[in-house]
Amino acid sequence: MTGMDDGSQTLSSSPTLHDVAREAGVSIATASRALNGSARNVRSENATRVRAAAAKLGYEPHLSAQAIAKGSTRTVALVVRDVADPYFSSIAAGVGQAAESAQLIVTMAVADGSPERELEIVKTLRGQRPRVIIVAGSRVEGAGTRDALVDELQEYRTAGGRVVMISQRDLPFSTVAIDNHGGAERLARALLGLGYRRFAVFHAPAEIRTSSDRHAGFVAALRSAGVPEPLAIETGFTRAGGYGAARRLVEQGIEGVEAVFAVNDVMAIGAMTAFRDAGVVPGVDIGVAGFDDIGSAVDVVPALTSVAVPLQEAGLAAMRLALSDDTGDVRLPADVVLRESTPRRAPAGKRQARRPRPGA
Amino acid sequence: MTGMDDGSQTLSSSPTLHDVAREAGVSIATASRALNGSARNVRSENATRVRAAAAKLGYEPHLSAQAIAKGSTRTVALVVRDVADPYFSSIAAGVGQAAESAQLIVTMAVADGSPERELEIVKTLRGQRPRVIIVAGSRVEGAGTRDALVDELQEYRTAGGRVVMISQRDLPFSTVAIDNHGGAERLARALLGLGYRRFAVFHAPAEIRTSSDRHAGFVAALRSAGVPEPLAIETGFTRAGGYGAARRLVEQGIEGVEAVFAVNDVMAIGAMTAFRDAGVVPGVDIGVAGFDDIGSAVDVVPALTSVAVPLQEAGLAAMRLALSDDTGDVRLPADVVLRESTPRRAPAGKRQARRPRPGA
DNA sequence: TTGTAGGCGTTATCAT
DNA sequence: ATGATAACGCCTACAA
Repeated sequence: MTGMDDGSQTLSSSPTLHDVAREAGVSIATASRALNGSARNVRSENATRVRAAAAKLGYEPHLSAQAIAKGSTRTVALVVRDVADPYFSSIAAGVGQAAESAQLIVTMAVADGSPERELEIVKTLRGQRPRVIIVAGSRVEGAGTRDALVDELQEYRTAGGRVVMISQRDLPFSTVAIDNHGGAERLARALLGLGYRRFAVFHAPAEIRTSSDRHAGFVAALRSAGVPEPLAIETGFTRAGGYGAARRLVEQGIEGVEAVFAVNDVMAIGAMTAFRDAGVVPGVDIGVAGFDDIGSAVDVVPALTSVAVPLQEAGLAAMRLALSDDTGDVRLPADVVLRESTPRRAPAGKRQARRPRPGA
Repeated sequence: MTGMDDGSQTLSSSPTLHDVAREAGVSIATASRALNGSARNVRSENATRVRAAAAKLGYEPHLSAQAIAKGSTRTVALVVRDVADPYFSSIAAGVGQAAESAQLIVTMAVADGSPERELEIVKTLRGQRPRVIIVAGSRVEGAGTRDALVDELQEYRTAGGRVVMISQRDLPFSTVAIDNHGGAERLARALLGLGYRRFAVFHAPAEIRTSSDRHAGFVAALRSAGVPEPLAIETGFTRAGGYGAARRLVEQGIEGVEAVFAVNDVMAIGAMTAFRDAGVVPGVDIGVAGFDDIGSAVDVVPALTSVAVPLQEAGLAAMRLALSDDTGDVRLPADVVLRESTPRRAPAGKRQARRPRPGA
């Protein structure tokens, strides 16, 4: 199929439309029309010859050339904080799926937690002239780079691009908002309903809006219920962060706390392992709840109480928003899912009797 | 910063080098040199003015235009089967990291298990004229699309592109190979050493090389040890697949099997949950082992015995291979990690006494 | 040091 | 229906 080289091709370079046209014995314009033809205005005999020539030569149109000739690309740019995190990879999966059915190519950049890096990425991405830029999990709170980011994105938009933020409300762009505050409130109320009163919260640094929103929602619900302020422990927004926070909590004495709320599931899962390693049994000695309801929440023991966020749907919604021309926001629900990691607490009287474990 | 529009820009279009040059009062060539300068041959005063103009206008060079002018891009294309799978997202993280330090942009496509789709993706990708194409977790065994894929990739390579396969030996391209066969053999031997003799294997359809290699390695080691042929159960290469296989196994009677080997961790973890749901306690009633050693292997209870594969390193290695001009393959180790999901089996005499669980 | 002009691979306009 | 030819945005000899 690749054989029978007639020496017409430049060494080490892809065949061009020119080559195809020559091979088919037609003009370059006809070749273009036959391959990509906006209309049916090519004699079918010629069309066939052109297609045959293209196949023989292994021709693929140069997307960059098309982009500059047509003045637009078929690209969507996605920036995430960390691909390896299930939160973002689920979003990415959604975006990818929507992009596929819209015949769009997705280019993906990893911001890795640095706002400077994020800004630089958006600049580079702008050079791609994508149809859409989707920013997921930005950490722009307070940072001086925030305004620069907004500027950059705004210029991109005035140049005709669409920008959609995921889970980053209050920036002047279309956003797919996740009900972080409300979800955390409902979680708090659910835990109160199960009999928990004294909490610790494992949260990330305040610049991460997702974290601070969830934290705030949780605390708000607690306050309006009149229970004691929860103990707040700041740590990384990762599994390791959750593990470390749990360790610290155990070291500084865990007596006062009945349950911990980690602002996302990977943290909660790391925390559960840390507790277990320290001889504190999650779901028995301490309640644990997370947020996101990632897949592995049900595979962990005890199964993790969480707040379900339709992550993949968020990616799909972002693309839908970008492709449609209405500029409204989308708000995604966040529903509490109670599981074994937060069993109903026995009433105070009986609690003492059940607490001590054989080995302790 | 964006204000003070002097009306010079075309509506709904990014500023071009032309605009910058005009704004700075120099020729377009000088502007190009000042911004992207191959040499230091621009009067510093002019250089400053050009940069100022670029900043004022929010200019970003059109990457497609640069690509076509220079004849090369700064893009690496990555194709994976499923981003949401930790196996692939870890690889993607490695690729992304290496790409960042090489100042390369990564575009990512999801093949979603269909060989046809994979082929089509590679074609489209070729149109991007990326410097590198990395294919991870291809399923080309036996399929007729295999030759077409190879053809496509080969044409890309003769056009000057670099192609690297991850975990797909025996295709005529540079490969980052994971020692699937050897790792599975060592796992089998380790389990034999722990006293297990009767196994079930949960594996994916044979076209998935990763699965069949692991399966084959496991069986080979068993055979040369003279233990009974394991029960093979075919299922999906996903968590759901593992869950389903475990269910089926329980239904058809689990008595004969002492341990199951699932060809990857997500399957193993799904299987553990299914066993638990059916009242069969993993690590007590049945041993469970996986492959990959994904992060959550240690967060699950009992912690999962697995074979550690340096996934992120695989992504890095692939980029290294692509960027260097030596064409050799890289072989990554796969080391057994024994954990609580496969405890040492008590000798036959005592086994009976320990087996029955209180509740059973 | 700077500007002019030609070219990169396509598409699109305009004659033919 | 087809073929010149002028863009598209940028880079880079070559000339000044």
